[in-house]
Amino acid sequence: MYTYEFPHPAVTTDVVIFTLRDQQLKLLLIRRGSEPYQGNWALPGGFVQMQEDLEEAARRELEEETGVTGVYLEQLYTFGTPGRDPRERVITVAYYALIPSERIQLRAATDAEAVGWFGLGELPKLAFDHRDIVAMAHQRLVAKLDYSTIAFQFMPERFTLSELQAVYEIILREQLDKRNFRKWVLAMERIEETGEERRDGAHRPAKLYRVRDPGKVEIIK
Amino acid sequence: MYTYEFPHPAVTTDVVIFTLRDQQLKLLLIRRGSEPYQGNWALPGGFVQMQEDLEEAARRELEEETGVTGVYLEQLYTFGTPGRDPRERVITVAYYALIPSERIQLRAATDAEAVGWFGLGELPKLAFDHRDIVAMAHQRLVAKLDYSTIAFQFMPERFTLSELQAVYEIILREQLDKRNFRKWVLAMERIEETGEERRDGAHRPAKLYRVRDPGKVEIIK
DNA sequence: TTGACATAGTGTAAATTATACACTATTGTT
DNA sequence: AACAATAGTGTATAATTTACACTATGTCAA
Repeated sequence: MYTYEFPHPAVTTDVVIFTLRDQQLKLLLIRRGSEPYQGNWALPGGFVQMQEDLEEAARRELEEETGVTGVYLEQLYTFGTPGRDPRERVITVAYYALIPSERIQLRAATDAEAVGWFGLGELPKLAFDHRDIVAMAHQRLVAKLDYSTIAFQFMPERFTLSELQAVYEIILREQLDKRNFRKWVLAMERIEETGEERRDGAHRPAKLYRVRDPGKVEIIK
Repeated sequence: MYTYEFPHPAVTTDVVIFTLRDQQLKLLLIRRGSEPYQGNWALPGGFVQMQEDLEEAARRELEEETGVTGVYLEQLYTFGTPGRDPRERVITVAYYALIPSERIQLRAATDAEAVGWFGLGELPKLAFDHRDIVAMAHQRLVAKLDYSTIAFQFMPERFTLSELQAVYEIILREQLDKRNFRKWVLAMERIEETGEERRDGAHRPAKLYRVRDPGKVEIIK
């Protein structure tokens, strides 16, 4: 038991985990095995340990649920309205993570809870205020596409320009002009040719590119 | 005494309070009256009460220290590295506030602690990791100047375009072209003429403007 | 009353950036 | 050899941003 002179809230981190799969932006949810909201889907997350940093806690939760490490993770917002958890006052520092499509499903979920990827348009009822957290994360992601290199975090080590364009198109939900997109993305000088090409089908092979400074997300212009 | 099955961190809100004074961007600090960091300057802030929302806590602290209410307040970031407070694990949800120059010093500080306004270039040693918090708030403010109407939050009810330009120049630390600035700021259609003018000195009087939707900060373009 | 001074207010041309738009290149398959 | 499929490329126009200097209108003092 731990005692304090003044009441203390519980602090958790929740992580909105985005990936691109089946030409859709998807996020990872887990089904809750216990009350409250038992049986509901929720964002992976949990209590911050006393000796760990907030981002560290988010990364730990992320790894426990997906086995994925070393991905892009950014603090989103802190949610702390009283009553958002019926048990006790819980303040949640929300993060969002971007996972390259290749790297999902490296490990089955540890906790034997059900885990699933859901398209943003087909989300189930979510526990707590997780719908709000998801909405904010999605909004942030879309906004950052415009003025940062965040989209590169979805890309595998080597990729074609068409694949990169598809990432933007899926997230922005709009078609982009191929020539203008290429001009724009190359002008920022954050990706470079590998010298290799990929041939896959009865058509001209595509040049492969790599991100100059993977891991780093920069503000552009 | 309050007891929990698992250890809980303490949660505080700290507020970076910006204003413009003497042609400088200044922020409000209080001198700590007790350990740790006794005698050091620090951001105003304090523990979140169990029944209040996070922003509510920040507003309460803000009012207790400055008497100012109803100003623009935005969540900045949550700082929670273990050891940032030597007493116990403290997680701080940092906010920043913008106060129109007119409205400062409405009330003396309640707590008999010393209170002072400091220019960003002349900050004293700060307690805890408050220097980092200030740096991030400043960076955010400068960035938001470009793509939001946040600067209007510094303006009094009626102001001249020259005064508005001065606000941008002070925060950005660069001179702006008068004609281009006016074109730009009027084109966003968020301020309007009041029809009045202000005469102050041996020169042509200036038209007075007001913000169309005060309180609201919008993303522009 | 008039001239000096101080700040307010205004427009245009050039450069840069963003947009619209369609055909050629290269490969595998039949 | 023709076809199908995706990769790759340039130019003209529009929109936006930047650079830049003079006129307007008031107060004050001689």
